[in-house]
Amino acid sequence: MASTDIPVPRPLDRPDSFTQRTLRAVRDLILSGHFRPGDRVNEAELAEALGVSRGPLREALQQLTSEGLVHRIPHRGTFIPEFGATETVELYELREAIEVMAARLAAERATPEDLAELRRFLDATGEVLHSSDEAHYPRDLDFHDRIVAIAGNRQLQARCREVHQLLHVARSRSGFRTERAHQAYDEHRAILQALETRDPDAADRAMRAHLRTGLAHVRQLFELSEPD
Amino acid sequence: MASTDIPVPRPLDRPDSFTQRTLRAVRDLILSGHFRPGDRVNEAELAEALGVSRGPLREALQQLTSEGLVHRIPHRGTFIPEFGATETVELYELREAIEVMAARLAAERATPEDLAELRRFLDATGEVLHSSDEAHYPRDLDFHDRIVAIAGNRQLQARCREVHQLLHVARSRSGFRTERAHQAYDEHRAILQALETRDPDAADRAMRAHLRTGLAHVRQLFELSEPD
DNA sequence: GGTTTGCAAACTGTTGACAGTTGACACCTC
DNA sequence: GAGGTGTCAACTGTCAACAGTTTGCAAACC
Repeated sequence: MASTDIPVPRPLDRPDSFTQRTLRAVRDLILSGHFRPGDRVNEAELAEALGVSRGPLREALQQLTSEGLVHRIPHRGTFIPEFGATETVELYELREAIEVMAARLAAERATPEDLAELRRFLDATGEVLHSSDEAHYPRDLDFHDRIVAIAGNRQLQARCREVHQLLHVARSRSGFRTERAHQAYDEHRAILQALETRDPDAADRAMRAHLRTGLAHVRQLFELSEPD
Repeated sequence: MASTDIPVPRPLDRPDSFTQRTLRAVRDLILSGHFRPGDRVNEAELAEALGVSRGPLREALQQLTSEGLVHRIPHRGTFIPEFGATETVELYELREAIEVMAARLAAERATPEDLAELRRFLDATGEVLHSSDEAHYPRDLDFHDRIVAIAGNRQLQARCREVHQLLHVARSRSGFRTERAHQAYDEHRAILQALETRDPDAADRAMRAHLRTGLAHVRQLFELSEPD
C-alpha cells in the first residue's frame, strides 16, 4: 500500500480526547496521593487547573466513579472514598477471586517461554532482595500482573488492574509497608513451581495461600491503627 | 429530632439526576434487546427521545462504557459490542472466578436462616420444574444472586451483577436457551448441600463444576452457529 | 444564650451553541 | 469504467452560560 518510506503516517499521533487525558490526569492525582481519602473535588477549580471545561472533567469523574476511585453524592460533590477495614477486606477477597482464577488458567496456558521469563524475573528480584536487605519488595505487583497476563483473559486482566488500583489507595492511608519481602518472595517461588508443574489445583492453593497471608498482614495493621 | 408524626419527610423522593435516569434507561434499552450488538447510538437522536440534552446522555454512555455494555470509538460514535466466542468464554471465566469465591465465602458465612431460605427457594423451583416440564429455567440467575448475597461482599456482588449483564447480552444473539433446566437444578442442589455442610472446598468444587458445565454448553452453541 | 429563620455565596446539574472530524457522495481525470 | 479528488452533511467533542440545590452565616426571635 504505502509506497514511500516516510517514517510513519501515524494515525496514532492524534492526541486523544480531553476526556481521556483528563481521566488519566485525575486518576494519577488520586493514586499519587495528591488527593487523599475524604477530600472533596471542586469541579470548576480542577477543570481550570487541568485546562479543560467541566464537561470532559465530569465525564472523567463518571468513569472514575465506576472504577471506585471516587464517590459522587448528588448536589453535594465528588469525594475520594475512605477505605475502612471492611472495604479493604472485601477488596482482598475480590482480589483472591480474580488472581486465584488467573493462576489456575496460567498453569494451563503458560508457554515454556512464559515460564522461563517468569523464572528469570524472580531470579532477578531474588538477587536484589538478598544483596541489599531491603525490607520492601517493590516488584510484588509486577509478579502478579505477569501471571494475569499469562492467563490471557482480558476481562480478568482489566478487573485485576482495577482492584490493584483500589488497594493502592486503601493501603496508602496508614503508611502501609509490606515488611515481609522475603516471605512474599518465597511464596512467589512456590507459585512459580506450581505453574511449572502445570497443576491448576496447586497453583490455586499457592496463590490463595499467598494472598491470604497478605490479607492477614493488612488486617493486623488495621487492628493496630484503629480497633474498628 | 423529628417531633411530629407526619408520614415521612422523605429525603428519598428526590427524583435522581437526569444522568442516573438516562443511565438506567439506556441500560434497559440494551438489555431488553432494543439495541442489538453492532448497532450504533446516535447521541442527538437518543437524547431527544429520552427528553434530555446530550450532556447527561454522554455521562451515562461513559458509565456504560466502563460496564462494558457499550464501546466508544473517538469521533466515530458509540456502538453495542458484539461478543464472539472468545469474549464469551472470557466472561464465563471471570464469572467462575467471582462466583466460586462467593460460594466459598457463603459456605463459611451463611446463617441457618440463609440456608433455610435457600432450601425453600430451591424446593419451590423444583416443584415448578417437575410439574410443568419447562425446558427453561428462569430462576437460574436468582439462585446465583442469592449465593453472592449470602457471601456478604459488596465488591463481589457488584462485579457479579456486571458479569451477568454482559453475559445476558453475549448470549442474546443466538437465541440462547438453557435447555438444561433439570441438570442445572441438580447441580444447584449439590451446591446447596456443600453450603449446608459448611465446606468451602466442596462449595468451590460444586460451583466450579456447575459453571463449567454451563460454559461447555455455551461453547457448543458457538461451535454450531459459527465455527470461529 | 441558644434556637430558628432567612438570605447569599458557592457549587453542581443541565442546556444550547460552536468547532473539529469523519464518511459518503458527486465529480473530474485518465 | 476505475481510481483519485473535492465538497458537504452528519455527528462527535468541547465550551460557556443558565438554572436549581446546598450550605454556611448572620440576623431575628424566644
